[in-house]
Amino acid sequence: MVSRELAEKILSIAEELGYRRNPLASGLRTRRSYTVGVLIPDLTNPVFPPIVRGVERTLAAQGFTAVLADSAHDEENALAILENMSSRHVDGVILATAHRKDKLVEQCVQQGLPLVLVNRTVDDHNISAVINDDERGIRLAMRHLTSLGHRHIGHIGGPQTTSTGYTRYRAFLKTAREMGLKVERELIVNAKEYTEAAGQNALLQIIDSGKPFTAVIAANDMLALGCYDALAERGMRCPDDVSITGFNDMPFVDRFHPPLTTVHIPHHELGVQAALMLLERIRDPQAPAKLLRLEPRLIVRGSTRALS
Amino acid sequence: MVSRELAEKILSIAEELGYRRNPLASGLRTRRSYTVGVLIPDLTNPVFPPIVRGVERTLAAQGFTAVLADSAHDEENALAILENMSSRHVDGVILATAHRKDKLVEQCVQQGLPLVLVNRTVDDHNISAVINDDERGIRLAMRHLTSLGHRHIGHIGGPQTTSTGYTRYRAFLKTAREMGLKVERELIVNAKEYTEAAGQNALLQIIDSGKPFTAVIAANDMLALGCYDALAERGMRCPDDVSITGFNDMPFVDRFHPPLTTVHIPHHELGVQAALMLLERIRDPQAPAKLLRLEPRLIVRGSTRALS
DNA sequence: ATGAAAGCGCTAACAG
DNA sequence: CTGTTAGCGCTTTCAT
Repeated sequence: MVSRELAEKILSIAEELGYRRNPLASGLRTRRSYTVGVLIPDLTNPVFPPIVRGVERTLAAQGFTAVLADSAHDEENALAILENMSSRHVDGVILATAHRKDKLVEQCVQQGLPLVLVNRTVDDHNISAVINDDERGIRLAMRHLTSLGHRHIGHIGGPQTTSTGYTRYRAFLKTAREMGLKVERELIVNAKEYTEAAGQNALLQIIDSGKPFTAVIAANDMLALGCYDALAERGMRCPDDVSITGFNDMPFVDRFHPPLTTVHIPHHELGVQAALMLLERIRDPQAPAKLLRLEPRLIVRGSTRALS
Repeated sequence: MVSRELAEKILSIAEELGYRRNPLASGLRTRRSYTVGVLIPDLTNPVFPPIVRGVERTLAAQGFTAVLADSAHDEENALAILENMSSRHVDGVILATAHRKDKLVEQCVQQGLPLVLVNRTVDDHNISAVINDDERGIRLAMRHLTSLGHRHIGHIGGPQTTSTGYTRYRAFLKTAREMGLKVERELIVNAKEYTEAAGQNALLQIIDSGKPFTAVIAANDMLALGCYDALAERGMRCPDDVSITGFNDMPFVDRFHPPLTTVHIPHHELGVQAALMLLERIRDPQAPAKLLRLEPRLIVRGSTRALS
């Protein structure tokens, strides 16, 4: 045969002459599209863009192309999108939409479609996922607040149907006990959605219970923002009257009033690692599922203060 | 032949039986992939997610799939991405990366690839685009400030290599003249990038020129944010000492301190219309280029105040 | 009007 | 080891 050198030369000359191989045709033959589906519940939520960016850039670096879709939080939508992606023979899928029990995930395993979850995971441990270490995050927030002297700490939990909401809630309970705090049920309310309004309602409910508290750990930044609103509505002040912590470290939370103390999640890295893991999975679909938990860190800003 | 009714029945039964047509194969034959490339300079910039979402959702509604890529503001990157997209036979491309003179755009027209620009456009009027009416936006801001009694108004312009930066700058000049304001050169500085730091430097330069002013129109929200920083650095206050307006109405600017008065751009609609326009263009590639300018509106918040 | 056949561009399997 | 051929799943064209 010809030398590698010559082969390369021929290929490059061919390309200079304007030849480009047709990935559709080659995919038709090889059943490989070098394409990956990325499904997001809401691109407008600022945690997802850095994830998508991480995914897309590392995919591109390996010659893969990202097909993006936004399910708008709608499962019907998501199912249709997944169907479409699989009919287009994506080589694998990255889902950021997971609920603890998830039809989409079932669908994928049933079809044998390589799959990696990002940001959230499912209860089923047999699915590969790249997530944040939420227990660690809650512990960081808790330790920060207790070191500031807070003893009566509330929790605005996220939707318990998501791994993040559930894990953070469980971690709150566990950590509180470990630290010898009395867990006060009136100070814990789980929001139905990760929205500002839901956070506001939840904290209002806690305030109106009459049970005294000096700090609140919110399961995410949007909920924390709602807490700001609730405090304002009841004439209370943050951090003077109550300290608040968030989770995610979305863009601009440092410009809030007060700047939000929150748990930073390495979203971009989440995306990078998810893409890498999926590529691995595509190459070896039989390999056992992996769970990668990235380390969060606490960003202390103005919404928390020592008890005077 | 058979009736339409029967035909549909057969098709639906076939699908129930598990048949799905293979778009790769059909695309190979028809040279249509029902796929559209979407190129974004930086997904992390909050103006783009709603655009992408609008694009993706309306594309999906018409059976098209969005291939997303993030060029990270790098033209080399962008060229490679475009090359990859065209080798994958996307039916068209939506570019949000345009500069007034743009290699990518040239590349597309040269290849005869249907193309629609979104958010920004190029100087060449023969390219279809969906953008904001920037002149209108500046006029709204200007009128607001003058109605508040401001006469000495500065401008932090955006990069003049982008249509947004250039158009807003020209509109500032034009509107100022129309309203009988003296255009004071010391009060106009064009930033090199749409970043907070660039905005800060620009306003610092204006402040340090010594020329008195009571209001500033920034060419976008990030620049406006930089203005906040510059004022703080010089011990001045917004809106007490100087009023500031932004452009874009990014998420959370209402939570800034003070909440930012800004020109709202219908980003989601920009995306929807761009997708629609591209679909049209794909169906009729010979049709003349269209320019669609969507109406902005002014959102008055706390960063502007009447001159006392 | 219906059905058979050719071919999109590529790669895998097959002779030479 | 090299060169040829068949066929991936579809659409379109051409006979019937």
